[in-house]
Amino acid sequence: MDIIISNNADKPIYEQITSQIKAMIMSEELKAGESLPSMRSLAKSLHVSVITVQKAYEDLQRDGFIETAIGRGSFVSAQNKEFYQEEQQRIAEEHLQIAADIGRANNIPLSKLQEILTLFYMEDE
Amino acid sequence: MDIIISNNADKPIYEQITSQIKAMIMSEELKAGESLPSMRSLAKSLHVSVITVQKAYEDLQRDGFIETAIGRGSFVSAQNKEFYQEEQQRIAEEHLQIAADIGRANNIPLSKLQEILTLFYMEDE
Amino acid sequence: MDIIISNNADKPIYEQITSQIKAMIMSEELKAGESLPSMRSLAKSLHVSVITVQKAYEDLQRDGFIETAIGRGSFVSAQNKEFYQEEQQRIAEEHLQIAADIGRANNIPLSKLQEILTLFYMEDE
Amino acid sequence: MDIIISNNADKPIYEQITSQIKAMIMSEELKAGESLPSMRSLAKSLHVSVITVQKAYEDLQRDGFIETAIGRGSFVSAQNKEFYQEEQQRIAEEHLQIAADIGRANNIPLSKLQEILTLFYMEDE
DNA sequence: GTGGTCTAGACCACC
DNA sequence: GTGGTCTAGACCACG
Repeated sequence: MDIIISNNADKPIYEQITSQIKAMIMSEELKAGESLPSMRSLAKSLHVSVITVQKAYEDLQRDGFIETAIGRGSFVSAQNKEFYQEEQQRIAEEHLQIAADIGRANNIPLSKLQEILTLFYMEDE
Repeated sequence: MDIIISNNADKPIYEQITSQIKAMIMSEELKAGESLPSMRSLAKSLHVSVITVQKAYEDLQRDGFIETAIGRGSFVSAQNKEFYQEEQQRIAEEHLQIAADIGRANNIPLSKLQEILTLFYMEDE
Repeated sequence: MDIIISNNADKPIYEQITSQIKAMIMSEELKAGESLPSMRSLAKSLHVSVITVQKAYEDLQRDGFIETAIGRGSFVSAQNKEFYQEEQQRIAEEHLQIAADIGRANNIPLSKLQEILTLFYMEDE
Repeated sequence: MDIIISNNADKPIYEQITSQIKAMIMSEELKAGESLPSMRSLAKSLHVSVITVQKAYEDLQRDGFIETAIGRGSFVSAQNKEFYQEEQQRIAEEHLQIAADIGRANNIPLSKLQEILTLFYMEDE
């Protein structure tokens, strides 16, 4: 389970966990039906409290990414990918909206914004 | 002082105040040398705690937008606009970066992002 | 032994086992004196832990549905059906109580509840 | 805040809190815009951990019953009552379904179920 | 072993 | 003062 935790990030730890697991599920690095590490083992390997992992798993379950069963562990759900991707697109649009607003308010030409966006999109990460 | 406070916003109240005052200064609705309302009167008119306004004024002073003199009130500084605009551009870039990352991770084509960005940029409001 | 286990059910596995065996006994699909499958073989065929079957058998024995003899296996008891049916009626009453409470609290008319109940009762399943 | 906590109930404490607050909101004992007790004060008065109350408030917020703001407290939302009542009716139907199934399986006549249901519905309390 | 609930503390950002 | 996050424990039901 390759999850990277940063204590300095602005995001809470449990959210760092959920977003990375969501990404693994969407990229099918984790496939439907596969089991996730137990809360305790993941907490240990991330050097994090069990409760923090529990909160992450709880959120993932509520959002339909995983299913958990007492005594048996947690498993990747058969996933409804469309919902997740629509949500992601909505989030991307929000950020574009903010960037556009700032740009307009500060006389940054649209062409410059487009250029920057293209640059970031092309980056190999 | 036309400042609008939203209790449901995700931004803290003091930040809603600073960003709106910054915008007024940049648009020269508030000109260099003009005095700002006293903390107490602004707090009263916004139905907000004095401490909250104090934090907002503190931040504005730290960023060089205003100067505060004990017993005399707060005044708009002679402003170097470049700094502000560079900061704004940096913020816009951050949002474009996030949008680009999400788009790439979810197979949203660059052209679609460009299209959405243009749409938002052209919007009135 | 036709027992169906669902991992997604809200009921624990051992309870799924007990309730289905109870039903078989009450319907005389399993008759008094007949032997039940051994814990190990049932666990194997259900793809379930032996401990889970053990707990199910324990509960059945406690409730007087079966008798377990060390080294010889488990057998259906001569059953007094009244007790079971009274228990079942008590459970049914609990559910009716909850439905009535919710209905009253939310202004669902009694006639509507009656109608729904009748509908479900008439269903061929 | 008249909330009754039972440590022997089968429901977890945080759920006892949420369900009672939901009921108060739906009955307009708590009206939209009113503030709820702070997590700490409620925890103290219920002799319960702060975290337990926090979990309750978190769930209420996620279900749209209340809004919470850091530093300001928690408030009753303008409520979409229809959704809640539909949900409650769905729950009532589930219980009627179970009662009907048990009744049919144990030869309890429909008329008897109807009678019990009516009795419970008429009860004061 | 697993997850679910709860406690008693702590530190942080915000008002 | 408020809520948000996190820790290090504990006990329970389930497998």
